[in-house]
Amino acid sequence: MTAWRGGRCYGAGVSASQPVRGTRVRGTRQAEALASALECLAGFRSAQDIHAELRRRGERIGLTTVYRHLMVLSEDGAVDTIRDEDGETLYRRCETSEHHHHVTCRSCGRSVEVEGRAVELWADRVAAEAGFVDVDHTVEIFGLCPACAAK
Amino acid sequence: MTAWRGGRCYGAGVSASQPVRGTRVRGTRQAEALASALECLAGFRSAQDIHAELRRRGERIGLTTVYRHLMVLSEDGAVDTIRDEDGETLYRRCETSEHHHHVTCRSCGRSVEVEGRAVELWADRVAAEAGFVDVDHTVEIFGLCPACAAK
DNA sequence: CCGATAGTGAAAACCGTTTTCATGCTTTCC
DNA sequence: GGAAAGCATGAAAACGGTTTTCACTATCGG
Ligand SMILES: [Mn+2]
Ligand SMILES: [Mn+2]
Ligand SMILES: [Zn+2]
Ligand SMILES: [Zn+2]
Repeated sequence: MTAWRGGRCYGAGVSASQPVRGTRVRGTRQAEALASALECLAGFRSAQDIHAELRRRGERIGLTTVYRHLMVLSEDGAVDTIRDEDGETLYRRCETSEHHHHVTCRSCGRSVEVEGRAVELWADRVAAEAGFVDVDHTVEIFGLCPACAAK
Repeated sequence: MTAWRGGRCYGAGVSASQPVRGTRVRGTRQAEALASALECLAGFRSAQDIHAELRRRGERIGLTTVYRHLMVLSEDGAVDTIRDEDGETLYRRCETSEHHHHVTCRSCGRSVEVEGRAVELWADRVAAEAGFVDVDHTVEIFGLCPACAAK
């Protein structure tokens, strides 16, 4: 698969997936470098981790730009985000467009995407019983992956 | 029910639920005021909200103290904590000692405690299938409560 | 090339939370 | 009662991840 390219405008008021009429999208060195890094990294990583990784590779890119692209990619569903126990946001390339959750390693960040009709049904039922509407849920599973558990 | 009293030492190395031999627990005006506020507040609130509420009631208490007590209370299982979408920690008096989750109103913070054998089993199964050990999970459901939905 | 303008990034602001530390309060011991 | 011991308090400062600012740069249609 070719590296991700293109993107969207950063300007205010732009929220549709299509660029606003009269605007253009520019491919930049930085966007491509980030996409390529996300392609390689196995698990969930913080923005600062990813930035450090890019620098390690010799890329010239600012932390602000990493944050900006990650924000857009996650809005577009191209990367998943979770919050670790310290409240730090972690990012990882998303592998499916279906609704899903993760089993993530606390130690190395490695993550497996899982789908589960059972939880979805449970969440909807429980919320309905409480009389709540416009319902939404977060489900994250953390543990030690086989590799980290072996240590 | 009488207001919560007692507590635990703040010193390092104290983690048991029983006070360390030779130390005593002090009931302070501030601890009591916080307990009483938690008793009244219906839903999940931020530490700053709770502090503001206490000040509104005329209590003289510092924000640091509110944070300190909430931290201890949550470690002891007397209050539940969740993270809102901005990553801010919200607190609420816990009503049960059983493992449980919440259906929480995005708008007013009102929350219902729910237990669900189904999710617990699902989480354990999914993690085991991925070969993860020492597993743990977070499950939170958000929506609009009946009152807020009516508006 | 040029001009319009989206993208970049160093530095500063933001903001919830934690740490510091001097000053209270209780409790304990005499 | 008095004094010493040490937990509790809270204003102020530090912390750290993230966002904002804004002057500058790079891209690309024409
Ligand atoms: Mn789900
Ligand atoms: Mn559970
Ligand atoms: Zn691992
Ligand atoms: Zn509500």
